[in-house]
Amino acid sequence: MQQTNFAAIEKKWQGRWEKEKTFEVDEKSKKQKHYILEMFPYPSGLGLHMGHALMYTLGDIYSRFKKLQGFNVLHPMGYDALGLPAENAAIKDGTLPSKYTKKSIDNFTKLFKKFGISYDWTRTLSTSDPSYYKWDQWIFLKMLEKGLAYQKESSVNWCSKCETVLANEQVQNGMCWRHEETPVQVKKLKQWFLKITDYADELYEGLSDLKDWPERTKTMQRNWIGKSHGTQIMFEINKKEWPIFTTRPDTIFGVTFMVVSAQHTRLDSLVTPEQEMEVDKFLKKLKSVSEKDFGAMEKEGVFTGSYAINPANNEKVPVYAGNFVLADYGSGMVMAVPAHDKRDFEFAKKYKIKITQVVSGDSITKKAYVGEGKLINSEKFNDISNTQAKEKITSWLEKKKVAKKVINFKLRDWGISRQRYWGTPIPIIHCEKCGAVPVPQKDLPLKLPEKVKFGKGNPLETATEWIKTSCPRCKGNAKRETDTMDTFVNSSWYFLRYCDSSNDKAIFDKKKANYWTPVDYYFGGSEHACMHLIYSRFYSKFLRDIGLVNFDEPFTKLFHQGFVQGADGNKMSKSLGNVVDPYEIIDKFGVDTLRLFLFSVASPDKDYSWSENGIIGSFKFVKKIINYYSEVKISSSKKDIQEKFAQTVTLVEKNFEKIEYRKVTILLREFFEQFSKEKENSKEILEGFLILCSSFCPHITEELWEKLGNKDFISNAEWPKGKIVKQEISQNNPTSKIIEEIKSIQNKLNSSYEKIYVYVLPFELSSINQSKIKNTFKKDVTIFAVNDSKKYDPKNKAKNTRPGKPSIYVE
RNA sequence: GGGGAGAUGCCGGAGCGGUCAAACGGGCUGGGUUUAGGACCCAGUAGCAUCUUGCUUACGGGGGUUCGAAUCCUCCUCUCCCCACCA
Repeated sequence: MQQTNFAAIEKKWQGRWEKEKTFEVDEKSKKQKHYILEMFPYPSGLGLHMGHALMYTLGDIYSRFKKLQGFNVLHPMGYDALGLPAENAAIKDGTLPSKYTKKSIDNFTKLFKKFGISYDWTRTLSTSDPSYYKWDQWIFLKMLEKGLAYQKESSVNWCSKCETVLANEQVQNGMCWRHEETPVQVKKLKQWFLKITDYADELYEGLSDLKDWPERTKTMQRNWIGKSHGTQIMFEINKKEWPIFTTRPDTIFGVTFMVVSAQHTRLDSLVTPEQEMEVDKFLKKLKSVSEKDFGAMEKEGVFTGSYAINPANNEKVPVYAGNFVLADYGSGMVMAVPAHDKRDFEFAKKYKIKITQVVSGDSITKKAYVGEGKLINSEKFNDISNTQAKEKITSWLEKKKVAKKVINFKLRDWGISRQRYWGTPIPIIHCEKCGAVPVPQKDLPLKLPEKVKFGKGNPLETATEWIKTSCPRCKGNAKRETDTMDTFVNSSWYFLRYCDSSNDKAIFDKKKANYWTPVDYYFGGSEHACMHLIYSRFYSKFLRDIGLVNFDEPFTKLFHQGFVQGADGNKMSKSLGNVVDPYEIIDKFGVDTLRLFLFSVASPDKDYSWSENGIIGSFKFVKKIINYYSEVKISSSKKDIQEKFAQTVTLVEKNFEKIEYRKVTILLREFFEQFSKEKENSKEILEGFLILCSSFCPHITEELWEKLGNKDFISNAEWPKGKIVKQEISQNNPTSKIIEEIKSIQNKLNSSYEKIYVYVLPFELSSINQSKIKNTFKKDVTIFAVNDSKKYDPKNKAKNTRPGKPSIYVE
C-alpha cells in the first residue's frame, strides 16, 4: 500500500481537461443537448465556504453524469458581480468596487478549478462587465418602449447623516448601520418600476405546468403572487368614492371602521384639520418602511377625522390611518370587520371601536371568529350561509352599482431603482423640456463613470461631468439618471447570455439560444424561490413576447440544495468559529473525497451538519478503491457480480436522475463491498464501476482508468449498460410456507391441539391450497383473511401477519 | 404578521401503509491482523427469552383511520428557513 499523491493527480487531470477542451461544447453536435446550470454566485470578498462547494459540486455531478449518458452538455459559469457588498467595501476601506469584484471573482474561479468542476470556461461572463450590462440596458429600453417600465413615487429608508438610501440590511433596529444614533426615516423618491404585474396571471397559472419544480417552491410563488378572487366595493368618503377590495363581502354588515395605509398618497385628503396634529405625530413614529419590521410592529393607527359610508347599510364608520395596511395592495384601504378578522379585532380592541358579529359561530369576546357560519345582523341576508352570502351580497351590491367582482394580486410592480453606484446605470436622460428620454441604443452601453466619491449619498451624484449631457431629442441641457438597477435585473436573463456570451452585435444569437434553452436542470438555493425565480420567469415571458426566445418557462427542472452547517448544527459563521475551510479539507483528503463526502451524509436538499468523522469515512472508501485497483487481477467476473453490476447501474442511473446522490453512494459502496471480495474481476466490471464513481471522484477515476490502459478520458466514456432490476417477489408458494410455519409451531408446542387457524393477507387468500394443509396435518384447518371481521382469533394473532408470512393460532 | 420546511436509534441520516428493531456512514464493544502512517478485516450494538426466524417496548406528544402506521388524517409542543434596497 503506498501513499497516494492526490494533489498531483488533481493537477494532472485538471490540466489535461483544460488542454483537450473536454468540457467545451457547441451547437454542432449530433448528440441531444442538455443545459445544466447552477445559480451563479455573487463573488463576495468574504470568500468561499462549504455551501459554495456543495452547490457547485451538486450541479457538476449531474452534469458529468449527463455527459457520460451521451448528452451534449452545456454547463457554464459566471458571476453576478454587481451589488452592495462591493460598494460597502468602497465605503469602509476605500477599495474600488471594480477592484474588489475582480479579486473576488479570481477567488471563486480558483475554487471552481480546484474542485475540478466541468465548466465550459469559454462562455463565462460577469454582470459588471459593460459588454454584459449593455444588454440589461437594452432590455430596459425595450420594456420602456412597450410601456412596461415607468416611474412613480415610492418610499425608501433614508439616513440623514449618510444622505443615502439604506438597504434593509443596513437598517439595524431602526437605526443606520453606520450611525447607530441616527434613526432611519421614510423618504419618498421618484423611482423606476417594471410592470411585472402585467404578467401576474400568467406567472401564477404557469406554475401548474412546472411539473419538475419542488412543490414547496410553487406553493411559495403562488402565495407570493397571491391571486385572489374578491369584490371591489365603493365606499363614499367626503363625497368621494373609494374602492375597497375585500375577499369577505359576506361580512359587509360587520364593518365598523376603515383603515387606510399610513403610506397612502391620498392620505392627506382624509385628514381633518382637527386631527392633523395627531396624524403627523403618528406618521413620525413610523420609522422604517422595512417590511421585516413592518410585520413585527404592533398594529397601530390614528383617527383621520373622516367618515366613510357603508354602501350596504349607509352607516357612517370612522376612517383610521394604520401601519398594517399596505399602500400598494388593493386600493390601500381596507374595510375592517373586527368580529371576523384577527388584525381588525386587535385594532378595534386597542382603540375601543365597536365590534359587530355578522357570522354566527364562536363567541367574539376574546378573539375574532374567522370560521364559517350563518349570517346574523345582516338585514335581509340573515340565516344564509356566509359562503353563499359572498355571491348574493356581491350581486346585490353590483345591482346597486357600488361593487364589482375583481381578481386581485398580491404581487406588486418591481421597483428596480437603486440609489447606488455598483449597478447597471439606467439608460435615461432627464431633459428639462422633454422629460425622461431614453438613451439612444447606439450609445449603449452607458458605462459607469469612474470618477466618483464614496461615503455620502449616491456616489453617482458626484460624477458631475458624467451627469451633465444633452437631450437626445432636443439637444438641450439635460442630466443623466443617477439611479442604477437592482442586481436582480442582471440575473434575470444571464442564462440566455451563456448561449452566446461573446456576441457584441446582439443580446444573443437567436438560433444558439433556441438550441440550448430552456435550462433543463437548474440548481440553487430556496431563498430565491420568490425573487430571482419569479423575475427570471417574468423576463423570459417578456423576451418571448418580443420574439427573442421560444419558450414560456426558463427552467424545466429545479432543485434546491440544503445548507451545510457547522459541526455544532449552527450556520457556519466566523463569530461562532465553526467555519470549515474547503481548502484545508482538500489539503488533508483531496478533492475527490470532499466531493464524495458532501453527498454521503444527507440528501442534498436537506441541511446537514459538517462532521470531521464523516469525511474520514469517505476517505477510507476512496482509499479502499485505490488499493483494490492496485491489486486486482484482470480476468473475468463471477456471474452474480455481473448481475449485481447491471442492477447497480440501473439503480444508480435512477437515483442520479432524482438527485438522490446519497443513495448513489450507498449503491456504490454496496457493489464495491461485493465485487472487491474477489481477487480477480473482468475489465468490464472494473471500468464500469469507475465510470459510476467518476461523477463524484473525477480525478482518481481518471487516474485508475488510465492505469487500466485507456487512452481517452473517463470523462468521455460511455455509461455502462444496466439491466431491468429483477423484482424479487417472494412468490415461493404461500401454501408450503404455511405448512412450514405450522411445523415449526408444532415443534415448540407441548400440548396437543385439534384446530388450526391461519391468518393471511386478503390478496393472498385465493392462492392458498387449503386441502393440502389439511391433508398434511390431518387436523381441522380454517383460513381467514386478516381483515375478516368475523374471523375467530382469540389471541389476536392476525395483527402479526405480513406479506408472505401468515400467522397461525392453534387450539 | 405572512409564507415554507422539519422532529427517527449513542450521532449524522435513510425509509413515506405490510418484507422495519429500521438502509448507509460514524461512534462504541468484542475478536482477528498488522504493529509503519488518523491502517485493515470480522462480529455485535432496544430489552427479555428455550439467543435460527419468539415476546415486549420503540420512530417529538396526544387522539384517529386501518386487519396492519415511522409512514395517512387531526390537534399540540418544539426547531429551522424565507419575506421584494443582501444576493
